[in-house]
Amino acid sequence: MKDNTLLLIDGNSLLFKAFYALPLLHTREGIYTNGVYGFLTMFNRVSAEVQPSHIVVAFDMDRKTFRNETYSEYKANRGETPDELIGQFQLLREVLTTMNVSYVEMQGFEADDLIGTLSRQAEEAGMETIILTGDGDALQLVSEHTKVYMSRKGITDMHVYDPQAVVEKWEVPPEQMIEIKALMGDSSDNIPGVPGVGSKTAIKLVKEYSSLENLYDHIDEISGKKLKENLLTYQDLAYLSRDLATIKRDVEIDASIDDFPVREIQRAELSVLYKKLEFKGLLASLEQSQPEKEEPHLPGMEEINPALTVRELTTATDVNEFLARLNDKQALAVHIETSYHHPMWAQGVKIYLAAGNELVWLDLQNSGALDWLREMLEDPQRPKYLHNAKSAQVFLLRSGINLRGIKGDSLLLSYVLDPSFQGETLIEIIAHHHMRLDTNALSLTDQVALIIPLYHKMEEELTDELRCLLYDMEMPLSEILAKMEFVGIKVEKRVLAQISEELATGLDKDEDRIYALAGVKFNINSPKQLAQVLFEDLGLPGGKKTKTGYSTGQEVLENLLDQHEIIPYIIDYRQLSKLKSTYADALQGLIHPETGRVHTIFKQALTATGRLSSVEPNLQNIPIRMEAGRRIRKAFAAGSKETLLFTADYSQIDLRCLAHISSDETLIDTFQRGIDIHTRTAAEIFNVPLERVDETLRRRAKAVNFGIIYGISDFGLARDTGVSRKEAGRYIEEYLDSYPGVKQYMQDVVDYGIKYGYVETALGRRRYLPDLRAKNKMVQSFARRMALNTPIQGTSADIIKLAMIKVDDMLTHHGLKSRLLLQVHDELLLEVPRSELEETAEIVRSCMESAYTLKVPLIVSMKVGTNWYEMQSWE
DNA sequence: GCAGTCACGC
DNA sequence: GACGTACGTGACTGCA
Repeated sequence: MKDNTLLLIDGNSLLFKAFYALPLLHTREGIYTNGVYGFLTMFNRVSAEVQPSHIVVAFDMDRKTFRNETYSEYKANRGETPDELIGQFQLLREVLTTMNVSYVEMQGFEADDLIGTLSRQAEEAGMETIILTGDGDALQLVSEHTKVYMSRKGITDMHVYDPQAVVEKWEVPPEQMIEIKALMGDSSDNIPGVPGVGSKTAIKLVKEYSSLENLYDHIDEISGKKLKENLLTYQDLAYLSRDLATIKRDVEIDASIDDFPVREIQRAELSVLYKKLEFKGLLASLEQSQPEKEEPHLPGMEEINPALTVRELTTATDVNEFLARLNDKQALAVHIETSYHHPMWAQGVKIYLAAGNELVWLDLQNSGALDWLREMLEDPQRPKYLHNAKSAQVFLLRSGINLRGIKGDSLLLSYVLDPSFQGETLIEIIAHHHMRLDTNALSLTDQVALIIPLYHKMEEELTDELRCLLYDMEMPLSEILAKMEFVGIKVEKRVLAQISEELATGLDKDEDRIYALAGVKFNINSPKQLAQVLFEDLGLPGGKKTKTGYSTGQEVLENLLDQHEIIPYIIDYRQLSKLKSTYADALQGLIHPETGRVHTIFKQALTATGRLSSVEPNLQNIPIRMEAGRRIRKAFAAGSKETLLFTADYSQIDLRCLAHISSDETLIDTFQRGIDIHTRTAAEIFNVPLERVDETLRRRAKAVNFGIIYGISDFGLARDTGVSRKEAGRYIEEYLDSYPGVKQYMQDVVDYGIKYGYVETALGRRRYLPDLRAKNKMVQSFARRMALNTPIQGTSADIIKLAMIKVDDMLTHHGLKSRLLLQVHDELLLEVPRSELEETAEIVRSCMESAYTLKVPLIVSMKVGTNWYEMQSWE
């Protein structure tokens, strides 16, 4: 702690800020907490950073605003200050009392005036002062010894303003902030200002004239007629505004800084309060912050399961003896510890088995260990519970062991309960389901012993629908994905190396031209350096964007195409560079030496919508649109001369799902009659006959359809189509008028989401969207788009998952060697012996088209080829 | 290590 | 008047 630093907090503005920045949260008991939570987060962060010796929080909840209303009256008159916020003032006082932080409720003058007066006292006493606030008023107090911490957006982006920072941001010294405030008529606070004067104009005027007095002395110099008129008409208001906005620094107060030393927090009481308010994170950091004190006791494993024994099995006899003692149907938790997260590349470390009070493990360095367990692992009658069974399954397949009898997977269970939960490790899931354990003290063996109890605990939360989703979809799929990962796909290193060389040649040429045209050598891969060259050295007009400086993204570059001949080379360089590093080069390193194939991991418990994702490598984003990139696909080949690659993709599956979910008659009619959906949409929204729809109209309509599916806004649509935002908004309106079923769906799904807190797919997969109830408009509208999009994307994800299960099942039952290799959202890729081509194609088509019955037909188109580049249509 | 930027897929 | 806008993965830079 520093011995002379004063932390002054504007309680009102900070609570307001937090309240509006965070989604409206309440505890199970119905206590609203988001404002208090945000306040404390900011408070803790700043006080940890500045380590003050004195703290004061100032409130003025019942002060009169300039409109001569108290907040309560203001609320009653305008309804703008919600009850949920008002209640949190009292709550915050309670928290501060428990924290032993002094707060002062102002009577007769404003909280700002206390802050002003105390900061003056502090300056005179030679103390450093830190003001923490949610609005900009206090910036006028910034000086050599006084800094302001202000949250700019949300509660995480805290900025420090010292005199220099104020000048950088506002272009005037701190003491002139007040003149800007006096002039600004359009700001949302309680200070009136001059109507028609926005922040830019105000700053410009103050930069030029410094003060109101000087401005009005030179009022004739103002060129804008309307501006001058307003300034003159509202001259009195400007001066009044300045008085109102000026923080008084000499009010009479009964207290002095010495009355507010930092005192010891009442930890026990605060901890109780945090628990009641469900502040888990704050509670954790409170408990962490006092290591020397006795830790609040969380039970470890020894108390949960005191009878648990842990031992190593070192011989086949040990193993047999252990297994023999189990009941016939006794479930086992199984966990394989590996040296690396990728099951195809990892070495085994240990395998753990837990049953009842016994936990045993075997050292996998011992090459015989897995053989001793083979029979048990492959026994479908022996129920097994795992966390991420797929990973264990792939690992075991490398030893020729086919893991069977998987009864439960805690990772998948957790995912169907709540796909938004971002946690893949067992320990994260245990902690998330707060089993009231000291998760820091859980060893890996403890975790394995917890798999079955955890599983049963989570299982209680399943609804019937989610249970089906887990046991009839995700778990069977997991086994199929395991096979797909294990099989991998053949990638020809030679082809990639060849492409890489060609790309390198192209890059060299581009590089030479770029350096020559720029006149300097620089790192073209560095957006920062590139921006320097383009917008400063070459003086090209810089489109703005990005936090760190000029944007050099593709869109910006394309707009500069006719401005300088260097641009096309940079665009080309970017493209080639991406292809070379991400695909041609990186992919080579992922070819497995033992198989000559790449083995992706399909993440089955990651996306919010139910889609899969693919990593190491990501095989769901191999280039296809641009020819240069598409050539990468030449390296993906069938595994042998006797086999071919075969793809089958759903046509417009997302829009078909939309037709189904919304029951929109026009949409259903379009698909039932097999009309091109984008053309039909164009005809509908542009009001032309089908045969008059040209390419441009169709392309725009396609973007609209795309936008509907992805739930983008008019802004996003405008960006994608190149029309104005207003125009894009009109397209959306026209669309909704043309497809009233869709419009109805949109209302219904959002209402449903608000009512129940989640939305769901046709198969009952849920996504929780608490932000639908957020007060913050932007947060809320984001959640609305999720609500619209998730049932559509999620249903199509569900359908292709069902199709994969059917396809795999049918291939097995027909004794075919054809096998699934990849899934790319709406496409399946298989490796097929030439001799099985016709049979497989028929199976794949029928399985996919009948995977799930919608109100519209599902259509699949198929292709075949020797590699993923040269694919011919099949039938 | 981490955030920011950019670019690839559906 | 600005905000900052589907779902993902990954390479790279530049800063700590």
